[in-house]
Amino acid sequence: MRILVVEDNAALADGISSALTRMEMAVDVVGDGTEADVILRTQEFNLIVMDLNLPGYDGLDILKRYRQNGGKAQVLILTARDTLNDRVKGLDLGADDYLTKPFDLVELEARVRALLRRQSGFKSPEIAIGALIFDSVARRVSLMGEPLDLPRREFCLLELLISRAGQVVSKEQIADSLANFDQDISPNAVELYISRLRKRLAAANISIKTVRGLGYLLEK
Amino acid sequence: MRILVVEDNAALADGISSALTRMEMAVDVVGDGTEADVILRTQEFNLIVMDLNLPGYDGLDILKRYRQNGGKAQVLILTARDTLNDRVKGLDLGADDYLTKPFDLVELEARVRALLRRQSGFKSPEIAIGALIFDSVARRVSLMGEPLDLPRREFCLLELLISRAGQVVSKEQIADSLANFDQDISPNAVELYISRLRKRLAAANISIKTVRGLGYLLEK
DNA sequence: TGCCGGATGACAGGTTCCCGACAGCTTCGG
DNA sequence: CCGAAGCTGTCGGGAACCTGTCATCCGGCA
Repeated sequence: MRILVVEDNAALADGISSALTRMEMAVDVVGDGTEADVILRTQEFNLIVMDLNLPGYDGLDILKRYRQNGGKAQVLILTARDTLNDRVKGLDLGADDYLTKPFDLVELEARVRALLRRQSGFKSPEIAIGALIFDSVARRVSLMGEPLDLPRREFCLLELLISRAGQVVSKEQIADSLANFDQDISPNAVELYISRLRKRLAAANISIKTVRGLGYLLEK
Repeated sequence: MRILVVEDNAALADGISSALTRMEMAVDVVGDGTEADVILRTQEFNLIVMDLNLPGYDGLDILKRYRQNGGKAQVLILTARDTLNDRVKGLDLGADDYLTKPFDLVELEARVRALLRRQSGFKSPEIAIGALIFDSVARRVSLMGEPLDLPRREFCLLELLISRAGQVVSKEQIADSLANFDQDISPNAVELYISRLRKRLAAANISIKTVRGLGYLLEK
């Protein structure tokens, strides 16, 4: 799950970032509106956490443009307690939830979880594929009844493959969805995650198929 | 995926065409409005990339007529940065996105991808020919219920034949549509792809007919 | 029958993928 | 603050597979 945090207050951005990282998300942070605007045109995220009070830029503008361009990510707005008006406008312009500052990080986590659940269209939080059970809410995996501890990268990869089960997911898509922008992921690395994940899933007879030249595929 | 590019500037048309071809699309290019008008009446596309500034013809007129006739493809319009008015009119008349010149080809690719994804959400992308089911979005083919893994070249060839099912496709057209700009494809190579594809499809009793001297034909 | 376009087997690169080995990094317990 | 354990990603050899040329064969047509 990729999340973009748009927040100019470095300390707050840091706190949010680490809270979300703890939830096994791939988090990118930008501190000003112009940058956010550019990034939102070129990259995809599952969720955007945006402060409306950006210096020299209106968060609502960014949101509006994002939606006009067809952006489909969930958007969670952060706003000061007294700017109620902003909240209303934000929801009009396509935000999905808001949080008034100051807020507790635990509260943020809960909202994020809720939004992601809503987005993913997972009817029940648990998805079973063969002997594999993937719980998108608790972010737990179990295999043949045994809990399975996955390293972050493998967990994210599995999540991506499951959310697109039955479809081919390209190596590039995988790399994009696992990366934050300070670190690129080589195609070779993707192959490696696949290899490691396969090894773990082999016991339950679940296989990730290679589609040469296109990517990988987890059968439904 | 079939794409029509309407662009009079040959250099630009070429660049766009090869960028899209690299994305494994079947691309047709026309350089003037009259021709575009005719083609849009007679053939179907998944996406149309159209420059509004066509010599002696208004792209907006073409777009308007296309929508009036029930054309449902996604439309991406290209326009100079200063003609804001055109952009607005374009969106009013049924364009789905616009891009201001000059633009980066990477940007174009992203927009195209987004539009095609959006489109596929509304339509079933699956095409069935006999026991063959072809899903161009998921890039999957199945034959008598069994998934069929096709090498890239054969997949593209099949996609082309299917998109022109019932029509004769010349060897030259095939070569053009499969070629990346780095290397040309010999007629003999085309024969070979046909041969290989036939072998795979034989089991389902689907045949590619040879029309001597003209090309090949996939019956509807 | 001879010609010519097309079909196809064989084969030689070339590309893509897999995965073992290894080293840098992070985390965590003491 | 140190060391152990686990995570992450690079490297590279080898396997599997794809691609396109050559050569040969086939079959329609004059």
